Amino acid sequence: MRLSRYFLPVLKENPSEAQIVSHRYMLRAGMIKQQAAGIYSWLPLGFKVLKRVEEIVHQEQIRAGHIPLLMPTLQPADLWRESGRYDDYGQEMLRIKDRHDRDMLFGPTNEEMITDIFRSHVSSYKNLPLTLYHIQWKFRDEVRPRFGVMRGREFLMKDGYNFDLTREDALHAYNRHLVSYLRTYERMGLQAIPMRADSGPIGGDDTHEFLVLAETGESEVFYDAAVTDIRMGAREINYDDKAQCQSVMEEFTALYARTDETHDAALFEQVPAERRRSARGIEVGQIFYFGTKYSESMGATVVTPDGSRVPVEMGSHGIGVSRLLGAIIEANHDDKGIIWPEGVTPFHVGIVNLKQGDAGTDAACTEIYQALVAAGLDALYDDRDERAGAKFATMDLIGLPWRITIGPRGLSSGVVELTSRRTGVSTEFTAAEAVVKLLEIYAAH
RNA sequence: CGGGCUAUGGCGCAGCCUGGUAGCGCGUCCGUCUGGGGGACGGAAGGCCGUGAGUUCGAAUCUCGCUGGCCCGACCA
Repeated sequence: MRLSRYFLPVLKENPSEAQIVSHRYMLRAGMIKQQAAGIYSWLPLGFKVLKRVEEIVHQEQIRAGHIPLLMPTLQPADLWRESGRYDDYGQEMLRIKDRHDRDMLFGPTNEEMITDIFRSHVSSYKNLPLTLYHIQWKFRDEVRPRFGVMRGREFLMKDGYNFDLTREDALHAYNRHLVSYLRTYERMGLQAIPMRADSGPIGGDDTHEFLVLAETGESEVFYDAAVTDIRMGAREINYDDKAQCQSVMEEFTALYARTDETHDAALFEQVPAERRRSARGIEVGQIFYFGTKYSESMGATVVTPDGSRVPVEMGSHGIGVSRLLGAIIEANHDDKGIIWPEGVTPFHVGIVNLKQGDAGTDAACTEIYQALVAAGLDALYDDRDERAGAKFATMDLIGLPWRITIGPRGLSSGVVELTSRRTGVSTEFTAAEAVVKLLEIYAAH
């Protein structure tokens, strides 16, 4: 993409409405525009990152054996009356009437609807286990939306639901989700720590929240510092292997890590004093095992091998997709702007033409731009008639992890510069070498 | 939902207290010079001062209502 033909409305100054760094940078980098309290348009750059994050979530869910579908944003109230939550959910649920005066709602979550789909089409244990998920916009009418996409009213969320015959199988589904979520966050350059949590309005027996440590986090968290040393890394996972999933789950949840809702001061005291930490965290996902809470109230049953009929075992699992963009920025920025991890960056590399209008540099830039595109890399070529400083400032702000800088000085000796946004380190390469180098970097992502 | 603050050109702000017909920086557009970290000079466009009512000869400015937005708290993926 040539920047002169793109739509990137960057702001030089901080909008007064934005208080935290991710919100400020998303507005300044032209990623989002607020349309109402807690409701945003996703401008091209923001939309690109949102799609990359969404794609990683899809890939890791499918890898874990979970099946995508898509349910509507608007739901009939009757389903929620069946589960009893129409009255329980409170004013956070946006209630709407259609032209026939029927009660509708903009879904804050989908347990009822997925249970309805399940009971309509599944009646035998032979169809189990089954895990269905979708990535869809949700609406929760928060009293006080704030912090940009971190706490909007409308938000994009991946929510998944597992259906199993036995408690043991359902707990395996729980573990599968825990493992797949850890992989998902790591691919986005985030460390999200599973913490024992409170089940809230979903209800259930077992639940973990995934928290990214950040000063601007809304939750207070307490943990053993040793949990921050554990990584999924490149280990191979067989999602059908119950013992392996169980052991990964245990590895990541054995040490003390809790939010203030479930914090137990006495237990925390048992963590060696030098490893005790309290901090703030951003919640980017939560998994629940809740057994037969919905299947009983809504009549989702299956026939067992011995011919009896039992309510199905369930769990639900969510990742805050749009919120993740805020969390990624909170965890990856400096005073000049965003620093995208390679896995989610809107463009793989930015090209800065230092002397726009100079025949030699223009030609060199066009050539390397075309070479990058031909190599399958997504490049943003800043071909505006701006001075070098303005171009650097824009590139730093929008946070592309790699920048190729091309000017007459380097070209006179046949080189361009490749610069890391994160380290600031520049290395000189020939144009062809720079393309190869970038292909190597992105081969891992 | 309680408490506080705020609304002036695309963005950030001044003007309001002490009413007299709106200004600054950035951005945008045109031109010239410039060309390795938001450059210089010259020119230009862009605002019924959130909205409704009231006070007044006259309201961005004073009064009241309404609606946005922000902060603290309670709530929350």
